[in-house]
Amino acid sequence: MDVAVERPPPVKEEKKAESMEMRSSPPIVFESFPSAAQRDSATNKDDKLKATKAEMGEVREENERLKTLLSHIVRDYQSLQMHFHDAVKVKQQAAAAAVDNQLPSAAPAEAHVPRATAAAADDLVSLSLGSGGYARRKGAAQERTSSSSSGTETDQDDQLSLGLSSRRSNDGDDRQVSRPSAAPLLNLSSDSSADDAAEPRHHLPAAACPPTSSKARKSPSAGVDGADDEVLQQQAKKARVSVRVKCDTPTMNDGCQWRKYGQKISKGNPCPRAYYRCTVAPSCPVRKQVQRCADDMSILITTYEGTHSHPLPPAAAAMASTTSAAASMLLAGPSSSSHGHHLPFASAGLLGPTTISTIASCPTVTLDLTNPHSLMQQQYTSPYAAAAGFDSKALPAAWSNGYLAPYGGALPYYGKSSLPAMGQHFGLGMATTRPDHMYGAAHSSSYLQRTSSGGVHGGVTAPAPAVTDTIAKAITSDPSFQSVLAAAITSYMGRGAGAAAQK
DNA sequence: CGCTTTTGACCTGCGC
DNA sequence: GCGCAGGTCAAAAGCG
Repeated sequence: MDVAVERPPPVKEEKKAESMEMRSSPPIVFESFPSAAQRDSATNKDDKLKATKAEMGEVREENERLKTLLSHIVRDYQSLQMHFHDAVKVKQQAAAAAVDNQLPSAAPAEAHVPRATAAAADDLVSLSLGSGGYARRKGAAQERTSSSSSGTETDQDDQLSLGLSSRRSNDGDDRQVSRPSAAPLLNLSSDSSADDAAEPRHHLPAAACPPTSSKARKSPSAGVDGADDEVLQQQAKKARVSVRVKCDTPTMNDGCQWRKYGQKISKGNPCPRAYYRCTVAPSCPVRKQVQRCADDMSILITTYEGTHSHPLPPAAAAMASTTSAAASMLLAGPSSSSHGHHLPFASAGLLGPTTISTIASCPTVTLDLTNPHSLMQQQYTSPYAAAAGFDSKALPAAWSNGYLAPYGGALPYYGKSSLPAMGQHFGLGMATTRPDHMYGAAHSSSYLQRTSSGGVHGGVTAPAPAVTDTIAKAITSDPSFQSVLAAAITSYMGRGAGAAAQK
């Protein structure tokens, strides 16, 4: 956002350094030349005073600037909220009109979500942005009416809530569903990040920490919970999130540490499929499959399975939220989707190339990032998108190392100190456009940020018109934003897909 | 020396 | 029950 962009930290640091220099120099002078120092002591004090006053003035000015900016942001946010609400309504109506024509019957695998899920718009997962407390989900209660599952479902809801708020809540309560306006709404991967290690997650989906290895499956379940665990594990094992990106490298850097444990030639694809296991923690059940697309070798398909059972590196937190969501949808799905489930964003065209696959009763959410500009072209043309090229190595940059590196914590961190900034980003960036831009923005940021990922490239430097410029600035200036947004999108997809897969 | 990758064998699930 | 395909294991090789 502008705050981050316009403020020139380096300059300020220089100023600070200068003042420090001023303050620190006298003693040196004093020791070397006592008499001269005595003479200058008075003037030094005056200088210090002046410097301090000047500094205060600057701070005051900056404060005013920030205030103005904040008011703009608030206005923008409110505008965005209204736009978003309207847009969702419109899309819902449009989707409802298409219900009868596009029943999800025998929907082919990899069917595009907008098609498959457009039918149902009643189950809306709203994206709560900022402090407005915008109603998060419209159909949550309805979904649960048919639910016979455990409380995990509500917890899943919690996890999937996305809020970008500038407000803070001291409420340590985990239940965020009931208070969508609470600040730390962005809890996409609370199940998979820092608090994972803290306590065993019985409330979480199978996916929480399910040993998905065959060994674990084979081992006789001990205790009463054995059967349940087994079921959960099986479910978790089926939970998959697939990401399609154009990538020249053998695998995309998602922030996690992986070890290859197998490779197979799968039918219908000359390219071998590689199997990786998360090695961040020895017992981590998360695995991923990497395979090149048969049709387009430049496309890398990475399928994630399971949820990390350990604290994650910040860079991997976003990805964890995705796998977590995929896992959670398995539990949420059977009980909530007998009548079909939907991806509101997808059906509303917000997610564009989101796809759902139900191959072999294995719900797979596919995030297609190979053609991310479609929506952007519809909404607006971003020179950044063009500059970025949306090309290879453009793995969801949110997952690459470095973006989140500056942030010391795992994902829950986003719900705290970094949220205000994100809320501002959102408010400013989104308010100037239509909500539909979310997808495009997310993508543009993803592909933009790759340019600075891994320290290989520099930042985005291309000039841009006001709106896109602002958005790009906002996104590129806050690395956490885009990773969070990517995670949010995929999480929502996972949520919807889980239900849709049951159709 | 420890970790990762490779690769053939084995296991499992599913369809016929 | 059989065959196929996907997934996993584990020993050997490679690498830093």
